[in-house]
Amino acid sequence: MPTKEQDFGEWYNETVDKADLCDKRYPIKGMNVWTPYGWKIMSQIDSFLRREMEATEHDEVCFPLLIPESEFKKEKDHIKGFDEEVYWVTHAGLNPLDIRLVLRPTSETAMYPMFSLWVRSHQDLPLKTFQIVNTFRYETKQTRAFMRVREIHFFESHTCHVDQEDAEKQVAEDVEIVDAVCKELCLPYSLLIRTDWDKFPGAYYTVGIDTVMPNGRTLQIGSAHYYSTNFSKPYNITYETESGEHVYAHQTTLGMTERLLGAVIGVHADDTGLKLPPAIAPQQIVIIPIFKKDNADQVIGVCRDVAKQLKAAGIRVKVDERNDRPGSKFFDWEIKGVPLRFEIGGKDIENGVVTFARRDNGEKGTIGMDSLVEGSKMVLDMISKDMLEAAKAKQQGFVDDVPCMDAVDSIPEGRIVRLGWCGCPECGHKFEDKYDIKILGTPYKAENWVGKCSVCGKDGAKPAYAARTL
RNA sequence: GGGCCUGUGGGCUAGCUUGGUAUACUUGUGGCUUUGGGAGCCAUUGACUCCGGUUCAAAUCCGGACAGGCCCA
Repeated sequence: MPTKEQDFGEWYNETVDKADLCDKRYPIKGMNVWTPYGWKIMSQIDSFLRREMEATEHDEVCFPLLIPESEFKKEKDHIKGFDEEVYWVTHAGLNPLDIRLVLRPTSETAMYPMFSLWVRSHQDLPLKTFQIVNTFRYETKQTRAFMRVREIHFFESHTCHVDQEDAEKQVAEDVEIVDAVCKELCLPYSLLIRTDWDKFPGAYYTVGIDTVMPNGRTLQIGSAHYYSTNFSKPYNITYETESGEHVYAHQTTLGMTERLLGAVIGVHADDTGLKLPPAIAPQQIVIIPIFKKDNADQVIGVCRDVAKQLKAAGIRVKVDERNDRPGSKFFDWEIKGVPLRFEIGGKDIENGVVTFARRDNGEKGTIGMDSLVEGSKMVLDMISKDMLEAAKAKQQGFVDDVPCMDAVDSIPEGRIVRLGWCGCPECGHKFEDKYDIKILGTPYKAENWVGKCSVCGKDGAKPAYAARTL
């Protein structure tokens, strides 16, 4: 098997395969089958999204998969961005449809005709909704499990507001939501306002959420958008103000996908297999009984008892009672990324402890039987914190500064650069073309850095980040 | 959009040039045995992508379809 350092692509595929997260044998490219293990992890991630949505008073909805062509084409930038990659439903049985239907690539054009009916008064605002559904995009590039697929497990929140100020507050709230979710996944990320030529089709501006893969390429794991009235105008989403005027609503969206899982694999896993953050691991602790012929019943009994106590405390735990040797079980669960392993054998029972081994850093130790629950929770918390810190430290090492473009001939593969950018498209394109790299954007949260534009040399430039993307 | 390559048990693979009985490993199943880092032994299930052509005979040669991979715009 190729290592993480040598060949990221191969390594990633093998890791996904060995951990049994999805079955790629389904006969449509880019449409994989979620296996029970993969789906459990994804559902756990979804549960954090739902938790955050509830905390911020978004309501869950579920819109139809099919969108009539007439609605789909109402916003012209949006359609321009997507019409190369939508799936069409053109027939019903043997008869061609009068109005063709698209499989949603995202749900703006499904939801907004309804929002136009739902939003009537300023009292209806803000309208805050979300859904977790599958969307479809005909990817032409090489597909990759969880990262570039044609049927996407998709979270999208859609909101309507009275004005720009309230809508931008929503974007700020979205950023907090992203932060809470990424914390559970132990994922470092950056928030960058995308360039005008790279923003979401139809958006006023887009905040891209990126994380860094071990090969130094960035992966977008989500995006928040302020739409202004770009959609409310063509879809006629208006409300009546207190003074009786009818004005267009300002809208936002936040989108995240199964790429969150792809990012977890890419960022945390190693050459032995997956490393799951405790928050999303289907089993947080796996207990391996280690016994001899004469004490098998006793050891298994203790294991089950330990599991019972942990379960009662809300920890997801499993006793591996398979008729197999311990070493073989260790390998199995390491591939699957279980964050914490307990070994319980005759020696441990004698000493009144369980032996543990951490998946993230391999550390071993013991927890006293008398402090089993507290001890286990403490170790799981430590794993979570350490995984985030380790990932952060690693990602910071990828960034270089490019103070002046004339002094730098090329940007090596696997590096991310910070440049000064006056903000004009000419300089941006010039930079992208020279280095064959993409400007990811300028920081959403202002950085204390003002200087010269790395391209034209003008003063007052802001920092921008550029990278090659996965 | 243009080009190149590949389809053999669940997985990986030999065989294809030169047509004739399909190979190894792994996995699965049953049994014996075993358990502090991938144990061993015995038995056993399981495949030539599809359609057509050439031929006495096709996994092998030819054509097409479908599926997948790679490269270039």
